[in-house]
Amino acid sequence: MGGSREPSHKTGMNSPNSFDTGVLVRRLSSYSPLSGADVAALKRADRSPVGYSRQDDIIRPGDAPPLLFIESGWALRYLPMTDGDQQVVQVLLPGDIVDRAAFLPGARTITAVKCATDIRACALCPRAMHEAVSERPNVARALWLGVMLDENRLLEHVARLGRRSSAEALAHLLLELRHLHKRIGAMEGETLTVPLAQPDIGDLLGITPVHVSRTISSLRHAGLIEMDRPTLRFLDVKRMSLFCGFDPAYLEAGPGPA
Amino acid sequence: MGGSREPSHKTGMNSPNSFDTGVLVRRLSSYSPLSGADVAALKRADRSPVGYSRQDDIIRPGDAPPLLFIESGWALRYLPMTDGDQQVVQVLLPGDIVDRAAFLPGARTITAVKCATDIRACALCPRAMHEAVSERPNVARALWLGVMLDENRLLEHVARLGRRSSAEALAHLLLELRHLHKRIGAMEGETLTVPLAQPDIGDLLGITPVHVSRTISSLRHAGLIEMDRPTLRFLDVKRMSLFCGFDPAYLEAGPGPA
DNA sequence: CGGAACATTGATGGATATCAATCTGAGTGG
DNA sequence: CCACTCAGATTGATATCCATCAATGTTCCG
Repeated sequence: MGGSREPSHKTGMNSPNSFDTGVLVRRLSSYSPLSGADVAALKRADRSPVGYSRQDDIIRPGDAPPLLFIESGWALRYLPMTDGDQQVVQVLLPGDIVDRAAFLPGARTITAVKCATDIRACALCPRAMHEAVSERPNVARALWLGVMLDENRLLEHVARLGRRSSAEALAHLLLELRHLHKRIGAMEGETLTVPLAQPDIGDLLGITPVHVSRTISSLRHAGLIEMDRPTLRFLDVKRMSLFCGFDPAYLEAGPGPA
Repeated sequence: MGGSREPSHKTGMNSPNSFDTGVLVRRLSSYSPLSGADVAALKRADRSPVGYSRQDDIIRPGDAPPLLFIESGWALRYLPMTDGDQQVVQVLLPGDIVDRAAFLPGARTITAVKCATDIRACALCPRAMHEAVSERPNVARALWLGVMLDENRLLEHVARLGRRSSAEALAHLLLELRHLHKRIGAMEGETLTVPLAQPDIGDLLGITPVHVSRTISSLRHAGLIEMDRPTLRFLDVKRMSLFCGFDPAYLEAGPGPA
């Protein structure tokens, strides 16, 4: 039954706190500019980092989830189905909050989160976060913008599943990942490291692993990508975007043009 | 294309404000108990109600959406696709906020919202709402719980589209609507009024209108429902829930058992 | 070295799309 | 009030996409 639920090592994370909060602060200030006092308030919420191993479940349905954000690695948030299948609803990347239900004391989550890679996560003190939110409008605004952007990604995911062929859906998903990494300088040219296995991608797109293989193959033959796990290379972003109707507007933080 | 964007009549809504806020207050206090002062703070945000006609678009992608909630009628929140198709992402019922991007000054929405029936909507003063949120913890908590419950519905919608057959997806959707109405006493026994046309349901489930007809037909023949627009009757809720794996936990507000 | 998860490819079946025809009911203009 | 039109609903025939079953190869890890 899936991986262990225990963190693999609670110690051994010897990077200083100033670096631990770095990922979250960088993310939030990309949403809304933060002052020194805003950053200080966030640092006050910082707790010790925790490590998880690939395949570990960080949370499960029914849990009162801990207030955690991803510091390094990829995780998948999913709904376990009654027949044993899984539907992935969100790819969690560094800077993402694992489950925002943690902001609500006593709330339970309906999702599970499993690690696609080894993960470093960082806990936040709920009390200190609530203080930061109520006393620091910039922090509140940035967190709320994060909520809206995550909702946008979820809405586009619905559209992928409902209204796109498997090839279009895969192309759209990969372009989303490309856009997110491009913006934080996490790509080398058009090359991106995607640690997901084909069964993971199947759980994301609602198709079988066998068909994932065929779908990747069709994008390859169309000259759109090269993919040799874990390396993904985009060969023709413009044509690929046109092919699947990808428009990055839903990933943009700021208010649009007046 | 599509309906007018203008409210059909800005006047003629002659019910008193005390009733207008009623729907929202009732919804929020079902999430978290509200004191008299909480309710008063909400009433201070209340503005004049607005009417829309069936097929009108309330908002469109790119808009800075107004802060509105539905007072009566059903609306559909959807993403317009490049090929002209639509993917409905949310059914908006009385008490639902049309688009929470409105809480973020200057933010743009990526969705459109169209009226499935004639609609009475009610505007809220953003300034007064921000006051209520920052000064009234109960209000903030209730609004945040609403965000989480809407996210849960969206997550289950993803699972419907990704991991269920059309018959299972339809059964699951109808049971969700049943549960939401049952709880507010908006059903007569097992009979529910669903004003959606079959093409609307197709846009919800990501299938063609033709196949919606066949799918309804199969649920009918299975003895699960009677459906004669706009009347829907549930004949065997237990078997139907089992059939599609419906578990209402994701619609429950409160924290689970300790 | 052995095993397990992953990846690829082929053959076949089932679910849904597409195309087409008919029927109904509601709104509209004469 | 009636004829007309149009959106919606239903049913049939055919095509396409993806699932399923099966076999094989590969990589990684113990």
